[in-house]
Amino acid sequence: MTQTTERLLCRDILVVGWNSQQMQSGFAFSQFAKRLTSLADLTDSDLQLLAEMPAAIHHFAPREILLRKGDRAEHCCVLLQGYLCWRNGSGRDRQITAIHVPGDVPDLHAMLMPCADATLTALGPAVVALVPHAFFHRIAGQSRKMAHALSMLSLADIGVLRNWVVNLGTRNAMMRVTHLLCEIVTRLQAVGQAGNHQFPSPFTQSDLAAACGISAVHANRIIQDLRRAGSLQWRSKTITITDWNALLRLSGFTPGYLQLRSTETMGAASPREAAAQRPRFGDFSLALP
Amino acid sequence: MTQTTERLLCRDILVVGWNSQQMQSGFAFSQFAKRLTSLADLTDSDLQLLAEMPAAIHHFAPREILLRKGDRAEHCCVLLQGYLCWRNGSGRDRQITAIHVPGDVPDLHAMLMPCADATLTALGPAVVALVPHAFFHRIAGQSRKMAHALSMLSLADIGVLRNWVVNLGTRNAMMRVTHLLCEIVTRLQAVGQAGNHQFPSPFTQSDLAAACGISAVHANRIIQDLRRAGSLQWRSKTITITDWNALLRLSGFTPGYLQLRSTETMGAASPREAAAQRPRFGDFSLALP
DNA sequence: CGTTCTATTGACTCGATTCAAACTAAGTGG
DNA sequence: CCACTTAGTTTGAATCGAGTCAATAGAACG
Repeated sequence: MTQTTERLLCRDILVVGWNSQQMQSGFAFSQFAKRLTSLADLTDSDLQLLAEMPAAIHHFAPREILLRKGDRAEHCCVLLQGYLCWRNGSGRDRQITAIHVPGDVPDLHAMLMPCADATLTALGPAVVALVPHAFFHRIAGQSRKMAHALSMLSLADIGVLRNWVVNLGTRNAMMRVTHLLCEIVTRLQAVGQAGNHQFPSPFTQSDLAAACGISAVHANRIIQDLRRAGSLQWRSKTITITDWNALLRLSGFTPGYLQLRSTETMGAASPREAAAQRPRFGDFSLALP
Repeated sequence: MTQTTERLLCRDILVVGWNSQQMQSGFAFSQFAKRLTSLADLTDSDLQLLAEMPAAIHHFAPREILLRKGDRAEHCCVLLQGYLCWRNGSGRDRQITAIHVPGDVPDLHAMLMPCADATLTALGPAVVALVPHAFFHRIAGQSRKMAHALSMLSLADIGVLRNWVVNLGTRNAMMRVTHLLCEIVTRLQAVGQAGNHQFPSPFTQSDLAAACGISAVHANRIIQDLRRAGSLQWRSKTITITDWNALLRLSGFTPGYLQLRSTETMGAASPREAAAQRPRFGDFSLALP
């Protein structure tokens, strides 16, 4: 697969061009905004800061490596389309420690720890905007709320990781798989995707197994059980959850740990209402002079 | 167990009083400084900021709860002595998702996400300094390096969590237990403890099991295997690693993910040398106006 | 000195892995 | 467009690590 690169500003994507390539990116840029909004209360002027985001758009092939263990980068990967994952250890079936969906910035923490301690790879084809650390640095300085939102984006991973530990430590294979599926759907919905419980699944069953800490064979058997029970369809790189309640019941999934301001679909809902429900606290950023 | 509370400044502990109670705290306060130094390069004037730390010293009994899921606090828990752990889920053997050693601040991230998503409990008796969020806020503002160190302290947990996912996802019971022991020893050494591979172990075998995602019975069998092999002693709430190399071999432990600036014991070593080896990068803080 | 945790041991069961083979889908190049 | 290759999925059988249950022994604590 050819790797194309374009350097442009998000403003350009949004305002100027609308060819298919840029439309795609423009759509995904709004997912990044949605993702930030799902974590923190941002005003329109805060979001306006994102328009100046210098983005070098990269396309990655399935399994392509974005960041190798030990690499140090000057920019972060804003995921626009597809999935990325962190892989730890060596060997073919090394553990997947995190899966990222559009709107995420998997290596945002690299701004403080520039030396990657794992490998970031594409799960299926992925579109990524490379954004210099300096840009986030700058907009964090221009807006307290933006600084807070970016910190949340980085810290939200802690909640997810903690939950993965619970998943691997206490649940059996069926619960692990269904729980992961529920999490992915919920996170996609937070950026306005998978509204009908349907989403692209370019990953293999081995990938699923590597994320759930089970063997590929066993993952396959679980998937088939779910298919036979009518809870799930997985055809032509697309998963459709046909019985969401069954999945919730099987997995014991509760979305609280994702830190989303609204546990409902963020897509169409009003963020303002969600913000009102949650107790406010003073704008604060972790390391803020 | 009685719960005593004293309100004082670290300066007072360090400079003024030296009764047994305060000596204990003074010693442990230095561990907090060591912990920060283990993660980032700090000058003496940076560390001087810590002298003004307002600390309400609390003593907690084994299994006592410091922070319940859903609680929101105004201060962070600086662990001075003993161990704390995050527990997720319900039931007696709910998963332990993190173990903290002296010098850690398990809930530092609560400054940005004040609503706890898990339960923080004491593993054995613990001494904790409650420090207002505002204090960290302030010293982060006074020193870039301190801001960076505090951010690192918070982000270091991500590396540890990622490794726990690997531990639970890919390793068998023997590797999980030995890996956890190696991690604890290494983290204790980073604050000048366990220099001889010996450390207090007030936790039960059930706690160990809950952290490793195995049953208490199986944890017991693993410990006995290690004892019989002469790799380990566990008597009167003290663990002594009698064959460190065996544990390293069994677990495949490598300390890189702990983000310690020196993989050697930090206790007596010169932090300045370690800093020189590591490539420097501009002082930066995640969300810094 | 009894009560209550914690540690230990054995027997049985079961979920999950491993190995191996067959089958399907997806490319790739002549 | 088909033959060939490769990657991924599916299936069965044998095995094993780990869980569960239950009972006992020991330690800690009031």
